[in-house]
Order: sequence, then structure tokens, then C-alpha cells
Amino acid sequence: MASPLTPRATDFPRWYQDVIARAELADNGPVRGTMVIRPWGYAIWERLQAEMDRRIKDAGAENAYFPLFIPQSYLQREAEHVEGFSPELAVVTHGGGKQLEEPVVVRPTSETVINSFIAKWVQSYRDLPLLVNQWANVVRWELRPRLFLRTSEFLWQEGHTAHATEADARAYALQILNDVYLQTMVDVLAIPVLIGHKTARERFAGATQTWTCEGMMGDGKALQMGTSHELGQNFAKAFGIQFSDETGAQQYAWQTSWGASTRMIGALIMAHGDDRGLRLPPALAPVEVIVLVIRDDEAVRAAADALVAELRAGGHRVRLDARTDVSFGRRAVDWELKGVPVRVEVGPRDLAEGNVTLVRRDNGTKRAVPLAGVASEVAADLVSAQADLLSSALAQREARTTVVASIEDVPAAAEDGFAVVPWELVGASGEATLAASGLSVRCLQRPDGSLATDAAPDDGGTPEPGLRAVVAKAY
RNA sequence: CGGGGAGUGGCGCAGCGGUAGCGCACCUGCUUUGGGAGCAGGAGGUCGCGGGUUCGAAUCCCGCCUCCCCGACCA
Repeated sequence: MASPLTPRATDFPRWYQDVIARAELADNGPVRGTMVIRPWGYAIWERLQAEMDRRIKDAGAENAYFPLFIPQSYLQREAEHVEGFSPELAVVTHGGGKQLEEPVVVRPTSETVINSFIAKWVQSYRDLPLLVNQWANVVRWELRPRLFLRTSEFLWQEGHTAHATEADARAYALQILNDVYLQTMVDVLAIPVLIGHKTARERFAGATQTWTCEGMMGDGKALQMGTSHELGQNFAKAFGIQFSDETGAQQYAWQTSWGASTRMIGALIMAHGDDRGLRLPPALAPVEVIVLVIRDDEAVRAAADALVAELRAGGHRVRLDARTDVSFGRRAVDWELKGVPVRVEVGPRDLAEGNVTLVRRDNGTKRAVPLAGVASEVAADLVSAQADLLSSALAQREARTTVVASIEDVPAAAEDGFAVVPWELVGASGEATLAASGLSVRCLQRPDGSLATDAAPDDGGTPEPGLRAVVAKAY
């Protein structure tokens, strides 16, 4: 039987687009670069949102909402920030049929508006830390859009915080990196991301430090999946965020900002998808178990209904597919395309022996299970499917990671994977050379993969020695 | 913005001077249903836009627009 998708090995980008179309995740919008997120894709996003939102709140941040429109002049208050974002701004010049006195930009990110309010709200060291998060859409006029990975409008969360000291700000940026992003990506998305800090070249516009999570996709390329920035006092000075400390002296606050977006769905597709479609980690699957009625038969239907009820009572997200006017093969293929982790097939042949068939999406295994044992088998399958997706992604990353000892060996090693090389051998000039051949330094980290404690912002001291650079092609 | 390519039913394509067709999808009916069912019937298109050549243009000519792929930017 012909595959419903272009095989990954034939044309990975084409495969990616095919999966999005066939799994009904998204469509291109009418305006270039915009995206319609379809119900199946949005349900995945809602689960991801819920998992992140809980962790964000555990980290002490509160949700709020700020306006979509920002006065253009706000962007200009922070020099690097405006320089970084100007090329991709959408600017509104007319409203209500008249030209506006001051154009407004559609937010590309909200540091400027949010900080202008934080400036109002912070007076004393007792107001700190101030921790807000917002779930919103943002617009960046991208030159080369790709669904989920780089769309002109995307959904994300952006956190913005103010702290009394640099150490507090750094600790919080790292707390978000570890307890929100790393945890969500590993435990929920089942993607074994690398964490580290960005080089000055790759840093967020206006930040003194950018911490990142980098995932490896199925073709060996890297994807930046979430970032947590230390903003130093850049925005505090630009927006006048000052407070009286314990001694009564005026101080500028130290800040962070951090964001992760619908791009993670692109990562999910590319990290776990196979030639049959999406493979969803159970933690994210809108439907964990599909109960498929093979034939229109009274006993079969009754058994299927009972199973659905039992599995739901066990706390699983279950859907019944009793569309017996559609052929079995068609329905099986459709649910595989959508990536539902476990399929329970209920048909007269198995049922005559008191069995149903359990099929796992992640590894394709199929087995007959007695009715009485279905609930516990399904529960076990969901747990191991979650774990196995993570471990196979990890194995794949390790197989495609090469440690090299000279910068000359980097391009070959990064051809279809990650090259790891001492940062001392690369440096800013080596980084520029690599960039010319389509490679970038994804992050810097210690040789054991841990974070550098003194990541050396531009203005402070010498970089920690012995760091390694992870180099790859990137999305 | 530089280099390539393409615009024809929902999607993918053929047709390249004589008035539009194929596959998939869709609708109806019957037979099917344990890995994308079969047969029969049916609906759907100002051939990207504007102008020109011609008895006649999807097809040839001129202009414009849009989209896709490869580079510089990016969650």
C-alpha cells in the first residue's frame, strides 16, 4: 500500500508539510505567513499550554494581558531592541479612516508595553520581584514563513519580570529555563533538549544573556524551542523602572523575559513524526486512546461502548470511532496520521475469544488482549509510549552528535547532526565563518552539558574557560 | 532584495491556436468493511489580472500581480 505521505528520507520538508495537511493540524492563512490552526492542532496546543501554564504559575508568575497595539515610540526607547525588531514590524498607520498621529506597531513581543507598566507598579523593593506572564499572539513580518516554525503571527507565552538584584534576575531566568521549559520539553513533549547560553551574535535584541533550549529534529537540524533572557538593566533604564531599596536609595530593577511558542508543535512533528504521520506523546495527545469499531455489529458496539466508559473512568482521554460506513483501513490510517498513541480495535473475530486488539502508534506493535485486561494494558502502554518516544529521540540525537577537535571538522560533522567543538577554537570570528556556510552556534555549555555559572555578559569579565559549542544547521 | 521555478475545479497535475481534461477528494445508489473498498451514475472551472494579435486565445505577444524553492533575519 502506498504511503499517504512523502517519505521523510525522500524530502523532509515536503514530508513535514504533508503531515500538517493530512493530520489536519493547520492550513496557510490568506495573508502570507499567517496560519490557521485547525481543531486537532489547536487541541495539542491547548494541552501544551495547560502543562506550561501550570509550571509557570508554580514558578510564581501571574497571568495578565497587555494590548496588541504599541506606540511606535516605545520600541525606540531601547536601542538594540528597536534595531533587532524594526525589519519585521507590522505598523498600523491608519485607524477609523484617518491617518494616525503616531503609528502603532502590532506587538512583535511585549517588553516595551509591559515594562512601561512595570515602571508604574514598582516603587519599592517590597514590590519586587514582580512576575507576570501573558498568553498572546504576536506578529513578526517574516520573510520565509513555514507553518508552526516561522509564521508571521504566532501564539506564545511571554513572561516579564523585575528583580532587585542581578543575581535574583539570573536565578529566575534559570528557574524558568529549568523548571518550565526544560521540564515541559522533556516530560511532556518527550524531546531531549540541550540547554545552554547563546553567543552574543545569537542573543535576543536588548538582552544581556539568552538561555536556550535546543532540540534536534528528525533530519538532524536544530530548532530553538524556548528562550529565557536576562535583560540586565537595559529596559529598566529605558522605561524608568526604579525602586527605593532598604536604605532609601533609588535603584534600577534587573529584569528577565522568556517565551515559548506554537513553534513547539513544529518541533513535536519533526522530532517524533515518522512515515506514517505524527506520533504524539500521550501527555500531549488530545485523544490518548481511540476505540475503533471494526464492524457494525450489536455485540461489538456494546463491547466498544463499555470499553470507552471504563477507560474514561480510568482518567484517560478516549474517543470512539464507530463510523462503520468508512472502511477499517481508512480509519486506521487516519488515526495513525493524527498520532493517537494507542488504538483499541474491537471486532467480532477477537470478541468471539473475549479479546480486543491493542496497537501502539509509537512502535507499531499489535497484540490481542483479553477484555478484562484492557484498562491496565492501555495504562501501561501510555506510560511506556511516553518514555520510549523520549529515549528514541535521545538515542537519535546521540547517534547524530559528533565531538570534534578542530573547527575544520565542524562542517562535515554538522552536515546532518550536531557538532560539538571547544568554544575557544571557534570564537566570534569562527562563528561568522560558520554562519557563511549555513551553520550556527546553537548554544554554549560545559563539557558535561550543564550550564556555565558565569556566562559572561558582554560587559563583564572573561568567559568561563573550557566551554563547548554546539554547532548545527538550524530552522 | 539576489538566484531559480510556477500560476488551469477543494488538492495534485495534463493540455500549449479550434471553445477544457485526468487522478484524488466530493454527492447519490448498490455491493462492501480485520490495513487507504468496488461498480454505476452525478455535481463542480470567468484557465492569476489587464491589454494586444487572430475569424477564433488556457495556448502567441506586452505589462502587472501572486505564490513556491534556494540565500541574508527570526520564537
